[in-house]
Amino acid sequence: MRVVIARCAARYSGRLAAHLPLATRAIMVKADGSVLLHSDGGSYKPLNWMSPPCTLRTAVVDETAAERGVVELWVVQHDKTDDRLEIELHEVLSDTEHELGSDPGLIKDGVEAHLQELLAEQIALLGDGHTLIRREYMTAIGPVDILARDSSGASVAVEIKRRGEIDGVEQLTRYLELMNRDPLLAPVQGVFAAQEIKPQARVLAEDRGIRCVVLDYEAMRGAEDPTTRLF
Amino acid sequence: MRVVIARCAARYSGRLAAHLPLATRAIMVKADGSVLLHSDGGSYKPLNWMSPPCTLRTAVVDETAAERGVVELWVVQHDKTDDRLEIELHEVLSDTEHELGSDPGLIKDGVEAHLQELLAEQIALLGDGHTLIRREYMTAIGPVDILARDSSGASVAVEIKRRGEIDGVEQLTRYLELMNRDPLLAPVQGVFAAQEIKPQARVLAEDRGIRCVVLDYEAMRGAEDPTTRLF
DNA sequence: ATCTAAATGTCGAGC
DNA sequence: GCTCGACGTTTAGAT
Repeated sequence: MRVVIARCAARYSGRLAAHLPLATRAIMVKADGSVLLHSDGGSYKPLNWMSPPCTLRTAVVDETAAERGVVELWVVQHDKTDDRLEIELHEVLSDTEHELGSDPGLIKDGVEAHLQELLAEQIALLGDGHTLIRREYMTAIGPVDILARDSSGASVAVEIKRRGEIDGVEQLTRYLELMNRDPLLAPVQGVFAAQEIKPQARVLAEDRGIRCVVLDYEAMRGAEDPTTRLF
Repeated sequence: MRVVIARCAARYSGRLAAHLPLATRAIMVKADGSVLLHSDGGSYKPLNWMSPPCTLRTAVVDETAAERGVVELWVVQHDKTDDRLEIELHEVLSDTEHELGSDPGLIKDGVEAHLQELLAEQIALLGDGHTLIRREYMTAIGPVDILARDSSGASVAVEIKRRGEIDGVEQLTRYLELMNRDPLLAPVQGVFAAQEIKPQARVLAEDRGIRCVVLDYEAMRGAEDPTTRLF
């Protein structure tokens, strides 16, 4: 990995056309050729970048550019698309290179799809007398997270989200519309289950006769069958 | 901005629990306290990070950690949530700091909402005899991108996207449902216009009687009224 | 502050 | 390879 600190300007063209005025920034050139231009604040997203696969070459600085103070011109061209990033270096303050080697990558310890597993185990959270039919019940337009039966024997389709927003309600609505055409299943009651349900999503859901259930992840994990726990 | 190259391991807990095994990485500490852990490949997204506002402090390395080879322990705690990133430094290969100053930020030259402007000018792309009523036609649930009239005088509501996906069809469906309740507008025909329309979105749209129109941005830009062009 | 839609989204799974 | 949904989404815009 090469890290360059430089006063620079940049221009990007591809899916969008954009430019960066002259300022001092950190330029990261990764082993796979990808380039990141970072400012000294904001988020983890660079101001501008080029994703791999791409190729960095240093181009000739023409006279008019040299007059503007450009000492080096980098052209980063994507190998498969016409995305292109041009960086004009006006002053290189630091230029270092390090051998990093490969990275094992991030390991996610707590996946939130775990919610589905927990709710399947604790299906009575939907109401007394509920029984699980199956998880990932397949329909023509995709799997329904949980299909259950209520105490009266009626079908219940559950969509689970960490954060319940409108698109989740739309997704469940499509499933319900389809499932309610199936005489073996209909009538199917919809349940929108999430750790947190946004007000507008709740209004939309309830307007469509979909029941909202807020899940308490910590409580569900506490109640989990201890024999299945990893530690 | 501080850039540290180090053999390190990390642990994140917050909205998710995750960890990074020991490897050599680039650690970027920005002026606002945010921290980025980058590997030597991949995309612009760090392996792990902490967004501002947050505070970095170096904690005491306890005995068992020291035995594992930890020479420094960084704890980055988010100021408003309980998100926390812990970085164990096992070997610091480089540690540099640079004054970058503030950044003017990225300037986007070609905004794709430009498509709306172009289609408003070239409304006949929807079909012969179409006329523009107005752009950003306001409804109770939000603005419809374009409201037009077809050759027979019937209302046409157009939703414009760069890439047409299912959520765009849902959005237009909500508008149409509302507008068709207005006797002054009804019946309103829906048009889903995008540079690219995903197959599933097309199926859903056409199933709902919404017409799909693929926009050729380059051709539209070429046909643009030259007097309004900037260069 | 809250909510919604867009993003040069990125990423990973399933097909 | 493409498509689709999730994301510690992030981010910008509007209410």
